[in-house]
Amino acid sequence: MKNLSRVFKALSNENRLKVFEQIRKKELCCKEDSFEGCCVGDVAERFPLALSTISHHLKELRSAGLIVCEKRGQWVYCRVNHGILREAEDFLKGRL
Amino acid sequence: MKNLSRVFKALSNENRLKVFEQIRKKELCCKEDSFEGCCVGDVAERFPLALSTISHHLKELRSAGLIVCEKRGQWVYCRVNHGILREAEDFLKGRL
DNA sequence: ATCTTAATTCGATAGATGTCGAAATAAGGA
DNA sequence: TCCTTATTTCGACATCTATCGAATTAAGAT
Repeated sequence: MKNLSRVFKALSNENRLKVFEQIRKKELCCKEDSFEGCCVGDVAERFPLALSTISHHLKELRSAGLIVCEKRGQWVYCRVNHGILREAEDFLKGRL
Repeated sequence: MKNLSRVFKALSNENRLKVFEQIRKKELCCKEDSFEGCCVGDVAERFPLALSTISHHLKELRSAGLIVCEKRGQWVYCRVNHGILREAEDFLKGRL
């Protein structure tokens, strides 16, 4: 229950929700070419928010388990963790 | 997107999530006998929280659209709004 | 070694949130 | 009318959150 509320909290801020959607959208549209993730700068490009704020939102998404990040060179790539999405979905369906 | 983040925000507090679950559980187990809802006192019984706090959480759930409330006599009965649950579920599935 | 680029961390701050107990409102019963 | 019960609203307060810009860390490139 606590974990679930953490997931929902991570999605409870409008900007953070958009950040998450951005990562998911990119992942979806680049599925074919062995997508290795979306780097922080790419995510930040569309938002009227300081980079440090985006970084903070990504940290929240990460610690809620909604995304997974991996450093490659000087970039950090983020991907969606679909498992946890399914768990949240199951909760909403009433299968707890 | 804003509405969605409101729904998630309403579920983002652990106690509020439990309150919601309580209403849903009761609704589920009383489905047969023309369930008219769960009154505020019933919800509050299980929680180590002041009644005023429960009332506040119910207000949040209501204004996010997660529950519907109706006054009958001196009691207020709450029921789950399943439509909005389905919307949130669709979002998690990626069908936006 | 120094410079640049990517990202995180830090410190500050305004504003939101969760919680309580007390007071107010509303409905019913004696 | 007065009392009781159910619920909401109010005022206060401590804590958490979103945001910024500046400083820091890390990796490459020159």
